[in-house]
Amino acid sequence: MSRRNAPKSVVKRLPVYLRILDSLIRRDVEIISSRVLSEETGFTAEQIRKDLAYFGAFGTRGTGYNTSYLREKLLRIIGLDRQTKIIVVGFGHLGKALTRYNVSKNPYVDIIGVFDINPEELHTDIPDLKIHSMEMLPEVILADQVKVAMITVPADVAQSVVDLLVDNGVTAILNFAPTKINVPEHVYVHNADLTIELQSLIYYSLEDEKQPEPE
Amino acid sequence: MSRRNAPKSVVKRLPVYLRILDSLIRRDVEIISSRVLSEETGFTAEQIRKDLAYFGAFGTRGTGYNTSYLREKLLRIIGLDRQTKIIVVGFGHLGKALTRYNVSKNPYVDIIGVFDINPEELHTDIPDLKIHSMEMLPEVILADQVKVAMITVPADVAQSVVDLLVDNGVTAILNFAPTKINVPEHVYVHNADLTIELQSLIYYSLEDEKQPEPE
DNA sequence: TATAGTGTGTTAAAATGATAACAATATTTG
DNA sequence: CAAATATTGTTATCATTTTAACACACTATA
Repeated sequence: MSRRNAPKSVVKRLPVYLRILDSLIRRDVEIISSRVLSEETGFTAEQIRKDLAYFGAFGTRGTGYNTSYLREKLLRIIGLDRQTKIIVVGFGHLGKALTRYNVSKNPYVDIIGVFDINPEELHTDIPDLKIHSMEMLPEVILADQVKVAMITVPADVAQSVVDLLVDNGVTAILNFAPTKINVPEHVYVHNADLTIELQSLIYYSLEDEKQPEPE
Repeated sequence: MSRRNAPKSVVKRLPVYLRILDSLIRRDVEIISSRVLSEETGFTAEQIRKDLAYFGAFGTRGTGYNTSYLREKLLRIIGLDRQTKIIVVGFGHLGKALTRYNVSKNPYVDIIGVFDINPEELHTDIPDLKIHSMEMLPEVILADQVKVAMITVPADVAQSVVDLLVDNGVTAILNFAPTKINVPEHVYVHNADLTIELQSLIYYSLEDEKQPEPE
């Protein structure tokens, strides 16, 4: 089960498959075909089969996929077979919303702490959540061997926060700050810049051709 | 200046260029080369030139791009030359965070209203923001000819909300609900499922090869 | 006003990703 | 138990996207 050579586009679809499987298992569905999976996910059946083929052969020809078995395999492939420890840096409104959302809806991750420059001014109703000052960052990361971080800090401090994270062993960052950040080769950054998503969406809201310019 | 044939991947980079140009103009930089733009954005210079070429020729050979001129062109291409009217459906923590963020940081859009099933229980410190009940949706959309919506509602009601939006003329939807939604051909949906982003990130946090299974 | 230098725009090649076709294998049915 | 049906896994084809190459245009300078 090699993980190395799967395209990014494939990896981004795996959690979608996982979610559908979770839902099917809750409904006591035991066998599922790629065609039905296709209807549930919106991806084509061919694409689903090819995506899974990057990691192995998990189905039975003529029958389909066992939902529980495929789920187990996907969990292992994605790396969710053990709960992943995560930190959130920046506990403004977005950081708070993301934290709350994942604590309640994402059983595969464990947000072990959040960080902010002035933790004493903040409070939260999220149970068991610790709000740390930035000075505590290295200590907490090292203690729990945290590899994954979400950052929702202002653009002008994003790079310094990222440097701090990387220095202490973080290898994957979900960046909500509206700025490009530089990291070493071995660190993976995914930019989730919501302003940019919204702006590129506006492009598609304008139907058909623009008028040629008056010049 | 045709807009029809530009790939999605290109369209998603345009707002990044725009942001960098805004920043350059604030610093009184008047001319910029694709190479310097490359350093600022993280995309290659070749890619930037090719991206722009989908829409026209905006630079001067031997010199570079005039920042203000290119900004104007990009605004027009993306459709940000007039402020875009937007609504947000679902005013939970995520909806609130997104609304606040765009009101304060995204001058190109105008969030004209937010909707929630129980608006009377909600309150906000965002100035000039109206919280409507869901019943008001058609009226508000039609009155302001709204084409763009963000939805942050629970998964189980997402499809019905989307149907309502589409029926009233919305043509572009930024979907934060963790579910697939079906829309007619002419409507564009961008899924911004933050759980999925996070889970696919975890894949990359595990360095190198997984152990082969004991089997 | 020719020449060297710089940097765009366009065309060509390579890489990546998606779609389609089909052979292999299981299940069901008469 | 043979034939028909269903569905995977794999290989081949096609489309898209990125990278590279280079001709063309402008600027500065002597």
